[in-house]
Amino acid sequence: MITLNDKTYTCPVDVTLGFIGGKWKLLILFHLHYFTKKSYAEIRDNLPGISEKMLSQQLKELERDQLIEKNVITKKPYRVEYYLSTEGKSLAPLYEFASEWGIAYLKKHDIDYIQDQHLYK
Amino acid sequence: MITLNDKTYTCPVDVTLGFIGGKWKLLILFHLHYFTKKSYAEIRDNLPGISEKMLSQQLKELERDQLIEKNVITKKPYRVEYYLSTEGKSLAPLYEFASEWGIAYLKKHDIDYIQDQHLYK
DNA sequence: CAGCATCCTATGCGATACTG
DNA sequence: CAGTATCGCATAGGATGCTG
Repeated sequence: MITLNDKTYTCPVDVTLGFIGGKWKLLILFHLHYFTKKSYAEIRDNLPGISEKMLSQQLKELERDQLIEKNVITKKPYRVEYYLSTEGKSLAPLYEFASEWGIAYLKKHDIDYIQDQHLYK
Repeated sequence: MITLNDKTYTCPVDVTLGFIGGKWKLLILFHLHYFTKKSYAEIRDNLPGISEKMLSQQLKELERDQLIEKNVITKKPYRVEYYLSTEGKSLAPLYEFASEWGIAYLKKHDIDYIQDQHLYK
């Protein structure tokens, strides 16, 4: 058993899951990986279906866990940009592979999807 | 948008998450990866904290999604073994990396954990 | 624009007991 | 031994409106 931040994990895989588990975090990390830097609104618009609550919540947790960082560009109007930290970039193999595996799966099963150039390159 | 089994996904990462998302699937896959073949009871005992309901449910879904397969060894007494399918093995980079990243994180932060030889090698 | 507060629902997940 | 059924809770997640 591993104890970390008052939570217990059963193995290292579990620890990693503690950081990127849930419906949105890996998607957010992947998109920041792809676009390098993104405003709040840009992330939101790139993740169809995410609610503002979930987005701000997940961003805050990712920031707390030091996987992403935030710059305040201008105070008025308030503008920010999010980007991956070194720690967040170290997870690149994970979300890159997840993306590639997904693409391969779709191809293998002849499932069409709208190949958005920005999203999937 | 990608439609697959009556569910919609926003990008390939999301598709992959559809197969391995949740609290247990990646752990199950990783353990089967490590131990090659495992009975129901062995998997259960290697995943401290999992309930029988979750285990059987997740195993069924993984089987349905063709990431694992099951052999019935003997009918009486009923004995089975689970193991990764080719498709399940193709996810190896994902759970292997998740494990390595977790280990690296623990080391980096000087967090002790009981290094069970069987579980973590 | 960024992002929190509130309220609400769905469901993931756990505990326990039971069956072939 | 390998599961399934039932129950119930906790929390993940969604919709909407408000604030600096």
